[in-house]
This record gives sequence, structure tokens and C-alpha cells, in this order.
Amino acid sequence: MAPTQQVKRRATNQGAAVKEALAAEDTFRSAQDVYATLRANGEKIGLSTVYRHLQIFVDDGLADVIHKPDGESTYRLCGDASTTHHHHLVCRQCGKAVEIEGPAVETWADKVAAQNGFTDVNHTVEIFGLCTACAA
Amino acid sequence: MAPTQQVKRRATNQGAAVKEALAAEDTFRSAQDVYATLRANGEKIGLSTVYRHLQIFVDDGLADVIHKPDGESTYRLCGDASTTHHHHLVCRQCGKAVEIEGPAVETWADKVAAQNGFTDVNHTVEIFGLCTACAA
DNA sequence: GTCTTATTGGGAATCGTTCCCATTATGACA
DNA sequence: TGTCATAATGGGAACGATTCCCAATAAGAC
Repeated sequence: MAPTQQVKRRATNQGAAVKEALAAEDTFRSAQDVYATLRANGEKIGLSTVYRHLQIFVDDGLADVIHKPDGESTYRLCGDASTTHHHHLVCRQCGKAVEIEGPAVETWADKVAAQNGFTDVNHTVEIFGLCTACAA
Repeated sequence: MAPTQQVKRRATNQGAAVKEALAAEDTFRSAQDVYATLRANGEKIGLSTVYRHLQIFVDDGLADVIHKPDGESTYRLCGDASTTHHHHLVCRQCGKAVEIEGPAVETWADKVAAQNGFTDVNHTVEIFGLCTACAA
């Protein structure tokens, strides 16, 4: 894993469109979903391109990914540059997500890993539930 | 989600074989992996059947599932009946897993969810790293 | 403008998983 | 121990998400 290295990248309409589509919602959305939305809006873009940009956002640290239990990957733009480590509270119905932080969890995870001799540790913490709107 | 309801189930060689295969290792293994192992051992079993039993174990609370980042589902028998809620510290290389508990995390998750008005909450917490053997 | 080359997109290909359904075999009952 | 209803099996087709391939297109530097 090479250190974050910014590669020369061209600005294209498609790339901007994908970013806009993500920025328009504060929910985790699947590639298929984004693709469908863009097409519905009359955008001229291919599915491959959507996947490509989504992956680029993730690589550049602009977006977070969550793998839903059913295996589908969903994406969401996460705070700009700062890239603070955080987790999500996600509505399993509508996908709406709230960024949350849990310093205690971080230290706990590191401690447990160390106790068991594990190194090069990272972790995933996602909380799923029903948001107020969907619970109604 | 109906309350855990034991359905009448027949005992078959294949079902036992799948359980044995899982029991033989303390690592999370994919359906494909288990299937390959069984076939290699000369077992007469179909891929569908492996998936079927794996899912049954999960439904019955006998096994835990972890969805790897690449989307593949991996299974592991988890402590018998007791079904204590726990998480895993998993080696991303060999799949070896250690069951861990973090009461603090549970309460934290519930609290955060409640603060944001989320209900019917559950969460996933997995810690990935390299076990001592694989780090060498 | 011209030219290099990153980007695009559409369809084929992959891969894990689920579905379908005729065949097989478990377990209950006589 | 034999018979039967039906749960379980398995192999191949079907599926859905994602990746790959590559000729056509367009961004950006000079």
C-alpha cells in the first residue's frame, strides 16, 4: 500500500456528476442506485464509469463505503479533507447516515488487538437501526 | 423476525459434514472454501447444500457470519447454545478469529443510537489485523 | 489547432449466491 | 421390517453486483 499519492486526473463531466449525485444526499447509496439516478436525470454516463469514480473517491478518502449485509456496497461522501476517523449510524431502511465518533471504541479495539498479539489493526463499526422517519 | 422457532429437521450426512468442516477450524471460512474442502475429502455433497446448511447454522445461532470487504461471506461456528453476544478479532490473512467481548461498546452503541432517535438497533464490530503467525 | 493519452461506455466475462425441480433418502408409522 | 410422505439433495440454470476489455472520445498541454 503506497502512501497516498495524488495521480494526475482529468476533470470530466461524468466525474462531477457522480460526485454531485452523492453530495445531494446524506445517505449511503449503491453504485447501481447512483447510476439509475444519473440516467434518470438524463446524464450520459455508463455504469462502469460510475463504479470507477466511486472507487476513486474511496481511494482519495473522499467517500466511505459500507458493505451491506446482502453484499451490496454503498457509498457516501464523508467530510472533506480532514478525514477524521469516524463510524456511522445507518438507517437500514432508507440508508440515511449520521457520522459518529467513539474514542473509547478506538482505544478498546487497539487494546484488545494488542492483547492477542495482532498487529496492523483496523476495524469496522457500523450501527444499524431505523431512523425516526422510517420508524413511524 | 419471528421468535427463534425450531423447525423439524432431518439429520443427514451432508449436514453433519458441513458442521464438521467448520468445527475443524477456528477460522472464518467461505462457502466455496468449505465446499472445496469437503469435495477434496471425497464427500459427496453439492454446493447448494453447503450454502443451505451454512445458512441454517446462522439462523439457528450456531454460526457467525462476517462479510469480507470483497463481499464474500465467511462462516464460523460460535460457542454452542449460550449464544452470548460477541464480536471478533480476525486475521485478515489466514482468517483465524478470536471471540471478544466489549460491554462498553454495546452500551455506547445503544446510547448513540438513542441520542439520534434510531430504534430497533443492532451493530457490527469487527477488528481485523495480522495474527502473530501471519505477521512473522 | 494539434497531438498525446486519460477517460469513457457498452457489452462480455466473472464470481458468489440463489433458484428450480426431478431424484434420493430420512423418519414416522403400521 | 416394509411402506410412505416429504424433507433434503445436487447440478445446472438464473441472477445481480462488479470487473474487464478495448475501440471511440475528449481533456489539457504546447
